[in-house]
Amino acid sequence: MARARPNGDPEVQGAAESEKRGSLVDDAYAAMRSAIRDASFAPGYQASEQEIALRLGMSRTPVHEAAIRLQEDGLVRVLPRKGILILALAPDDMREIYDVVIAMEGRAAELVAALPEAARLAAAQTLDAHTDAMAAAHARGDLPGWGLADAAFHAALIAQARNGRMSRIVQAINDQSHRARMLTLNLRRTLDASIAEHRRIAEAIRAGTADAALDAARQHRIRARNELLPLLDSYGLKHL
Amino acid sequence: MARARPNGDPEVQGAAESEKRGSLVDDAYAAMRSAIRDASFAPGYQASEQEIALRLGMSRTPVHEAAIRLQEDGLVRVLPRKGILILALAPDDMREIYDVVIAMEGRAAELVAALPEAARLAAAQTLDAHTDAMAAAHARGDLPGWGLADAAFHAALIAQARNGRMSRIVQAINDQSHRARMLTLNLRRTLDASIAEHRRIAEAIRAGTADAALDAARQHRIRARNELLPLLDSYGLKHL
DNA sequence: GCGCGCCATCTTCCATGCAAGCTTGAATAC
DNA sequence: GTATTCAAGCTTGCATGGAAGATGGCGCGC
Repeated sequence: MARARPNGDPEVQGAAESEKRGSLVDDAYAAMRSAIRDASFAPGYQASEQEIALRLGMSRTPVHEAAIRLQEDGLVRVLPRKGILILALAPDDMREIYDVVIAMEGRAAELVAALPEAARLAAAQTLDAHTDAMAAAHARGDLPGWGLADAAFHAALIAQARNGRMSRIVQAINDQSHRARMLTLNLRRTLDASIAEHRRIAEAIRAGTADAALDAARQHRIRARNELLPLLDSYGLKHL
Repeated sequence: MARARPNGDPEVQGAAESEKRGSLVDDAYAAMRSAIRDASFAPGYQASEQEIALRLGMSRTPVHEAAIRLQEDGLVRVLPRKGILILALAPDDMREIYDVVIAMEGRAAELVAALPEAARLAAAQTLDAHTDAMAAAHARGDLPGWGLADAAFHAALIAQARNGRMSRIVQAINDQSHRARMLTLNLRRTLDASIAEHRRIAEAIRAGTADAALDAARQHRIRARNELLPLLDSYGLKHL
């Protein structure tokens, strides 16, 4: 295998061939991250750096450094002298995650609603477009499409707040809960309520009423949390 | 230098000898982190990994891995083939940081106020104790002591919310803004207002009125932000 | 059969070597 | 004197080897 060229060796299959132009560490990070996101690396799985390195056609060093970053992101845990453990999410983790999201999106909505009128209107329009996409997906029974549009709405809300730190935090949190969201998408019953709440958030932003936007965004996530957490418990889902 | 023993070689001085029991990477991380916090590594300073490794009596590898973690924390930037750059904070960064803190502490206060009565009362008592310490420090003109007690109050507020992710996020944010806080401590004029607002937060928690606690915590940080940001601008502090 | 201890093996941790890229400064052409 | 080129020295990226620690199985004592 010696001397793996950056772009060579297409025979290495497995998890997520990423053809980024960056360093090998970035490649390893992206590959492992997406492998975890789509559950190619199942939670609870304990991988060895050697094995992953082999699979990605590089040496142990970049894999090790990528693992450090993933650990900082809360996706894995590197156990000294034991290997890389893919973290599972317990219901209590979902509670933590929701609280962070409630706080961040609430503030984000408030900030966006306090923008100058032109920016506000543009933001509201973008948000409404995503909500339209959700409604359309719902109408044709396209659950994955609904989930995608929903994610786009929330991503846009955060992005409009123009706060890099908030974006990074929410992104990390979303990475952690991605698998759980995919799983629970099928359990959700109140798609209509979500759409209505999205409209309310966009409307408050359009009107420039910051406190209404804050409240609407908060209540939206709080309701989702109150709907989801009991479901997880009742299904006895101990790890996601 | 060869074969640096973990605990040997006291002649390496400089930044923060940490006698943690962990790995060399942890040592390097802790040492660099505290060196950045107390400005032994000034912002804008560009260090080479080799040099830091020499100073800490270890090889480049653990320093490099610690640098990755610090970069993930937003404290440094590792420039490919150029070295480690200690990040400076612009006023805009302080705006971002305040928004995150406003969001997180608001939610934390709300959560603590929603705790069962016994836990609520204990939390309020802890918070009040810290506020007492602030008042005492203020009375004897002890500005650093005031800052310490203030930090303890806010740390306790977050800790009582029992959300590990929130704690980590706030901790990272505090690391970033630590230097700026030390600097601006002398500029602050409204110490009394802070103390009164702290009382109000604790009181809302004691009473179990979650929305009042949320609002009190938010307004406290919002006021501090509105007081500080113009100061930074007027002093022309471009980087902290 | 059952429990205990030891060893083989597998794992990461860290040091180091080599190569590649960026920067700087000197030397040369004009 | 000025501009341009190129080389030398610096830096990190990545691979690899040796060492130490953890784990599981195997054999031995009972």
